Amino acid sequence: MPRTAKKISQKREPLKPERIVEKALELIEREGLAGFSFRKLAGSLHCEAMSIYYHYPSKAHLFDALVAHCLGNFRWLPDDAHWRDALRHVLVEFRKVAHQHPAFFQFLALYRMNSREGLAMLESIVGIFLRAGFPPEQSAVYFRLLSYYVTGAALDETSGYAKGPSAAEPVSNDIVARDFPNVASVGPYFSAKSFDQTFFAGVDLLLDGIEKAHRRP
Amino acid sequence: MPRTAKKISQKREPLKPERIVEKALELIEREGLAGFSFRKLAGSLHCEAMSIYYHYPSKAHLFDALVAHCLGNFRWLPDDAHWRDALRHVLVEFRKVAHQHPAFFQFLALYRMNSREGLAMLESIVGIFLRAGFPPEQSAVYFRLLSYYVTGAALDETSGYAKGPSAAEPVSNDIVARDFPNVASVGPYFSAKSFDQTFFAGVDLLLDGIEKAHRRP
DNA sequence: TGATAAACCTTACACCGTAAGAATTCAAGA
DNA sequence: TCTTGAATTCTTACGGTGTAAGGTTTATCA
Repeated sequence: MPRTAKKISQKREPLKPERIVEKALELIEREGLAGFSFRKLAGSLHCEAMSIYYHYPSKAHLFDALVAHCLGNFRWLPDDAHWRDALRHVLVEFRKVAHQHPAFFQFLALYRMNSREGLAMLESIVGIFLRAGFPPEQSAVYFRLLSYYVTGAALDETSGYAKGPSAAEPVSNDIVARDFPNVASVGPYFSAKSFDQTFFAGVDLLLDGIEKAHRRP
Repeated sequence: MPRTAKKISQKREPLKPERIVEKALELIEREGLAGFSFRKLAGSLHCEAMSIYYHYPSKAHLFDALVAHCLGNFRWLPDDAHWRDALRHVLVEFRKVAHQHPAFFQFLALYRMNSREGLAMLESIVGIFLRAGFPPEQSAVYFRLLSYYVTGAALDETSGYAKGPSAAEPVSNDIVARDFPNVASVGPYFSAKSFDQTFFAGVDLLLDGIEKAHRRP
């Protein structure tokens, strides 16, 4: 009895890197970042876990590719756009990535942007400041400060009160209403319906301040 | 031959919850959030992993306690302080937690504040807005927008370009200097020496804007 | 056709959180 | 002091993880 042909060689579809990345992002969004594993990914690719290692030699390498994929679809305003428009546009695009991949964004937010794709993005954004005439130090300060804001915002909108790691024994709404009246009174404005209003209120506060500083340095 | 007395009953020190929490935070800061495990924690407590489960029935429960411990040391300005001072103070305190527990802050930043301790903190901060006369909707908006900023800032300062999950094959400084001139030119201002300047620049931009809106609503 | 390279799989290992239940230690009453 | 029950700690085991090492299949080209 030959020990081969356990399956009748049903012409497996090839395991292309791009397909792995797409399925990985799907899996992460379906099962959460912690629910991801090479074995489950292999399952959804109809292959074995170790086969993935031929294309990505470690989980870190695969996740680099996921980051690159997410950042790759970025759309940029032309270089001659007004710096304020360009910055606002970048903030919106970055936030959009978070909402397209809310679960994966928990990784992206902690990720050091020291891969080629990450650095390419930093390079473009810093360029907006430099072209606008901000000196390097101001460019650095304002770049970072906007990054802080958009990262925190995207993180909270995607993982915060709604979907992050929860308390083991969450406090019920009834108890919130009774013991935390302030929270209860603002609670309605914490829902997704208020996300846009809140997000852009902060963006405009920051850009207003930066613009004022830019006019009289 | 009795099978007991494998160790001569060397009077083990009791396993108090507070000691577990302290050692857990120590371990996380030493080994990183991903490097934490019940077995290692048990090692540093000189007990077995399962003994911890008597005091904390799951990893989630233990981590709730870590969150409570970190938020518990918060110092608040008195209720009659000016709202702007009170808010600024809270932002500084929260950021301080991040710098005291940089590795654990990666968890805290994603944590849904729906435990008692988390809600107690929200309650106090929202109270600052309400007492200052902000209507609930504005309180919610400005509270969230400041939260975004301070979370993003603390996260970047503790886990960002310096210490977060790195690319599998980071781009070297030489290549940054050659291929990413904008990043290279602002790079010096990305170091920890600039953290304070950047952080407070953003804080003041936001508080200035909020104060202006508060004066003419 | 046969050789070589590319792609994929099998097995195994050390680690993880934790369920189940046994063993130990401790506190209080007899 | 001895006993007993409760409080606390430990042992063992299970199914999961990433991945090292090496074998097997498939594709490519002379």
